Amino acid sequence: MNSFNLDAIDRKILRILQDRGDISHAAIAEAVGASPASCWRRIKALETAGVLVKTVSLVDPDLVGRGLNVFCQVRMKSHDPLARRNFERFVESHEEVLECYSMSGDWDYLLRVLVADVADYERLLMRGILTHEAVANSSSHFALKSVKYSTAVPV
Amino acid sequence: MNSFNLDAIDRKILRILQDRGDISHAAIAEAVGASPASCWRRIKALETAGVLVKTVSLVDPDLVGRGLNVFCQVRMKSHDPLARRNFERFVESHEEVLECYSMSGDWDYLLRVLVADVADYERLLMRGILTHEAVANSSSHFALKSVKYSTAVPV
DNA sequence: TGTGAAAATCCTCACGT
DNA sequence: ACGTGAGGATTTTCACA
Repeated sequence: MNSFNLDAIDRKILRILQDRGDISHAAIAEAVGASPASCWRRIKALETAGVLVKTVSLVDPDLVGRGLNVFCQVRMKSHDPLARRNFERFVESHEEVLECYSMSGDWDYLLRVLVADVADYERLLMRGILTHEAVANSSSHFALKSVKYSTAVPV
Repeated sequence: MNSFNLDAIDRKILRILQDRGDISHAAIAEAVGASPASCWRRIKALETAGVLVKTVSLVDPDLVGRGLNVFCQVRMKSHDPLARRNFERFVESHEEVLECYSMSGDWDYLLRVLVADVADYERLLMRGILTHEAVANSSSHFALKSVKYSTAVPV
């Protein structure tokens, strides 16, 4: 059990912060019914514990011409740890790959890739993923629409 | 073409803001080589245009006991728009479902669900997704590890 | 943990270029 | 459209109760 011990107020704070990262401690204090100083101390503790990782601004992909979500299932040639690390570094270095999970089941990895259009994706697939030495094959699935996208972990 | 027209400085600003949403305009100004006022005007324009959606704090799922990512492919009974909307409302109202995409191919929807453990997921699946009137069947895939998770849209 | 206050920072805008 | 400058509000931060 290496999870931070949250009480009710911590949870409230996290819920608020996950919805709006830019908000004054005073406003949080009022919302959770505590003093600003108390909130400040709690937030600082949550930060140093690593519960609060960072605060980021969210950009609308469509409005910057990155409207296409593609999910790519990848199967590796071997399960050799070196090859895996190699592939994971590849993933890490490509900003189009927003998410990557090591999976159970038929496929080794699942990637969420965000690109401008199909041609854009084709480029990444042919010149990146499929040509990677550790990759055996892959299967791509295109999102027609993003129904929901949330960054808020339930607490 | 309904995408915002970004110049080089806008892109720099977005890159910075997507990495750190809490940062002063002055610091941004210095980083991009412009005046704070100019940055402020640009950011405001990006906000009103909807490019900058919101700023949020990110929480480490593991540290709050929500360490299990599950991907759930869902097939609908019919493609009746009403049933779809109904299901999408269901998705929207469940905070464990962080992402949901309408998909091309064999499955109608792909969901990313964040839960505490398998038992937790079983509950959602049996008492939520599978029992939903619009859902025909589903297939679940478990993430063994989160290799990469980024919220930054490439700009 | 809460109150209070001090100091620093930051946002915001008017003006001139 | 950009930069300078400055007012004023807001916020962080901490000492003390």
